[in-house]
Order: sequence, then C-alpha cells, then structure tokens
Amino acid sequence: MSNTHSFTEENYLKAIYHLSTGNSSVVSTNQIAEMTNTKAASVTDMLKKLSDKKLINYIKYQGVTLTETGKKAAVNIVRKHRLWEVFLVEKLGFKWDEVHDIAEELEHINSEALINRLDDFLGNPAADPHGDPIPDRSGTIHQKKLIRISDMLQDQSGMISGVSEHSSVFLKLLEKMGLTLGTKVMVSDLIEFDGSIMLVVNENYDRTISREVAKNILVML
Amino acid sequence: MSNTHSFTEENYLKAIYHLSTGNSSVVSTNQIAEMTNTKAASVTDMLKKLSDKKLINYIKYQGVTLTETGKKAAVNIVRKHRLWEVFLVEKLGFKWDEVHDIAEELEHINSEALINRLDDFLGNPAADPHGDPIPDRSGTIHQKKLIRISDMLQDQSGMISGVSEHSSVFLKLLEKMGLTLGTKVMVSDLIEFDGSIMLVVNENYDRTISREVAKNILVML
DNA sequence: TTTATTTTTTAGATAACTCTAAAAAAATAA
DNA sequence: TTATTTTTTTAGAGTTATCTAAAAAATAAA
Repeated sequence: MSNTHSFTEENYLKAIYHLSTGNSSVVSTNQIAEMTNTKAASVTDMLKKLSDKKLINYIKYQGVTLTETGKKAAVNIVRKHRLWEVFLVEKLGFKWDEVHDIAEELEHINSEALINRLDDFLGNPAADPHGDPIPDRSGTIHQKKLIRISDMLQDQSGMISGVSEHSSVFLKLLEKMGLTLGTKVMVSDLIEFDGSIMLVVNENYDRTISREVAKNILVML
Repeated sequence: MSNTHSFTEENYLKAIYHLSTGNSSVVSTNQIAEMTNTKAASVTDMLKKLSDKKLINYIKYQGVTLTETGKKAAVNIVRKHRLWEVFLVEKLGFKWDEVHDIAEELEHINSEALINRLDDFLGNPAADPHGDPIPDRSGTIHQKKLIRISDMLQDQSGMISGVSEHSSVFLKLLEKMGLTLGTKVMVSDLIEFDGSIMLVVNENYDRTISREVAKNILVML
C-alpha cells in the first residue's frame, strides 16, 4: 500500500479515473490531454510510463483503462481531495466555490497517517462540500442514488445533495439562488417553451431555473 | 507578494535561511549541499538561478546571503511549516516528534488565504510544538529570549520553552524524561566530572541530563 | 612562499516531463 | 471502397534539477 507516485503521475491517474467514471470506461488520449491541459503527444509518453508501471491497461490507438492498482491509487487521491475540501469549508470557513484549487494541491500530500487522522478529525464525513462521496480508507465509495432536477417529474420533491458542475460561476449562482446542499425543492412547473423548471424551495418561495442549470443539480428523492 | 517559486527553489531558500540564522550570515556551497542532500555542483547551479532571480546575493567562491526578497520568501515558508506543525499536533493529535516530515510537504502549499485562515483557526499561535517562533503574516518574528540549560547557573530556574535539536530520537527522549515544553526546571547540581546537570523538575522530582542534552534544551528564565 | 588540501565551479550527461512537427493508424464521408 | 479528416503516435528537442569527473580558486600547512 501507499505506493508513492510522482505528482504528475497522480494527476494523470486522477484524470483517467474521472473520465472513466463519467462516460465509457475506456478513455482516449485526447480526452486526457484536454483534462490535464497538455498535448496529446505528452499524454502518449505518460501512458507508456503508467503502463510499464502496471497502473493502466494501454493498447496503442485504443485508449486506456485503469488497472486495479491504478484505480486504488486514483481513488486514494480523490479521497484526499475531498477530505481536504471538507476541512477547508468546515474548519477554515472557505466557501464551496473557493476550495477546489487549494485541494488540488493538498491532495498530493503523502501520508496515510495524516489523511486518516484528518478523516477522524472531520468526523468521517460521507461527502464533500459539493455532495461528492468520500471514499473510505479501504477505497470503498458509498454513493447515494441521486437524480438530476431535469429528470424530476411534475410535483416530485427531493433534497439537493450534489452538483455535477463544479465551476465557481455555477456554484456562486446556486448560492445566490439559495439552492445549496440540503435545500428541499419541489417541481411545481415544467415549462414547455424552453425546458426551464419552476421550483418551490423549502416549501417557501419560488425559483425558476434553466434546463442547463437543472441538469447540474442532483437531488435525493 | 506571493511570488511563486518552485518546490526546489523554496527548499534552497529555506536551507540558506536556516544556515544563515544559525552561525555566520554568509552561507557556503557545501553547507547548502549538506542541508539539502545534494552535491555541491548541483548547489552551484541553483545558486546561479536564485541569483538571477535576485533572491540571493551570490559571488563566486564567496558564499551567499539572502536578499530582502529572498528572506521574505524563506520566512514565509518557515511560517507555513510551523503553522502546519501546530495544526498536526493540536488538532490532529500527532506527537511533536512525528510532524516534521509531513510539515515539510505541507509548507509548499501555495495559498495566502489558506495559511492566514489556518493561522486564525489555530488561534494565531506564537510558537510551534518545538517552541520555535511563528512569523506573523507580515514576516515579523517575535523571538523570546531563551538560554540553554547548559548555560544556566546553580540554583537558577526557568521554564522549558524550546529545543535546538529536532530529531525524533531526541524529542522522544525528552518526552520520556518528562522534559517537554512548559515544564519548570531548576538546576540543583552542576556535576564537574562530566558536565552533566541535575535538575529538579516541576519542583517535584529529579532528573540528571548529559551536557549534550542540556545544550539542546532552551529555557525562559 | 611554495606546496598540499579543501572548496567551489565548470563540463558533460542523465531523468522526468513537456513541446512542435511529421508520420501512421483509425474513423468518417463521399 | 477509396478519399478525407481526425486521432494517436513517433521523432527530435527544450527545461528543470540532478549527477560524476575534472579544472580552478581559495585556504591551510610546511
């Protein structure tokens, strides 16, 4: 355990992990290049290296998948990232749209003891400030079943429990509209004209959100 | 402010800083090589680079000093290192001999906001778990005047407030002997034979320490 | 004040990661 | 199914930080 990889290797593993959970499990060179802000040629080099280290399954021209070892490493980085985000918000008072870049640095700190103690200090949280699940120390992810507001039916209600878009602009918008985690919403109207959705928030006031926004808010029914 | 330097540059600046506060203010290539675990040739290369960036004053064959800019950068790293050490001990429950290596990584995290919030979260501590002063956000260091136990006189008493040796072996020894920070000691005997010193600890029990140990414990009178 | 020793610097190489430009393979369109 | 476009890989090169071996400068000793 706790095999140590370079800063850069970790970022590639993380990128592949996120890309492979999102859509298909096989990830392309170009996708990785875009996510890591590098050029495809650089990615190819790194893929060879990661493949030599048995962290990914790589066949030329055919994309990559993570091996079990690679997946464990990636999940561990995600765990660290999300725990640090909780720390930044819960303990240091950062807002949920401010923590990503700092956690991006902190996630590479290498100490099993540190991260497990941090986990305990934070009360073993199940999710980060954006609702994303935090893998436990064995690497298991307990993902609650969430659906997009855009997939809700008329009169259905649920509690906002996650977002699928993490940009600062988007998070600030939600903040301003009062649509933060834990908020209760009920679909009062599905507007045919442009697909926008009218909500009753906390059984109290109305909010209309565009379909684009609705797609990126996740609720638990 | 907050000019960003590479991980490696930061380590060199820190090494030069620590070396120049210790003894003479001019630091030699070999001293730096030893402290950074590199070879003299590598140090020379880096010195040229740091000199080009106006972080150090460097004249071939004559050693280096930090410029004002370089000193500020170094002090900031020291500030970060010591604040993280406080966090690790006070909040996460690490022992004082366990935190150095982790803080060595954390000190390179780059965020003014993070470190200032951390400072507040910790209650703006004046010293780290080893008694070393924590520079404030302007870079000012409020160093209390401390003397070594080995320089104390017969019957003099004081409170342990720092150590000048940070190795885990040494710190564990102090722990075992009950000579941790905040402990009150009184010199009851100066043993001529080998220079060892007999102490009364917390007006309660006796401890005899070697001259070598006494040299590395700092007290406030 | 020469000679010997130590310290520091230069020269030349290597490893990790990146790039651009060109070639090769795969996917898409005519 | 051939031609075109897109994707991916190779080739060659640059950057940062490191090293060893040899040369140059500074220091210490005879």
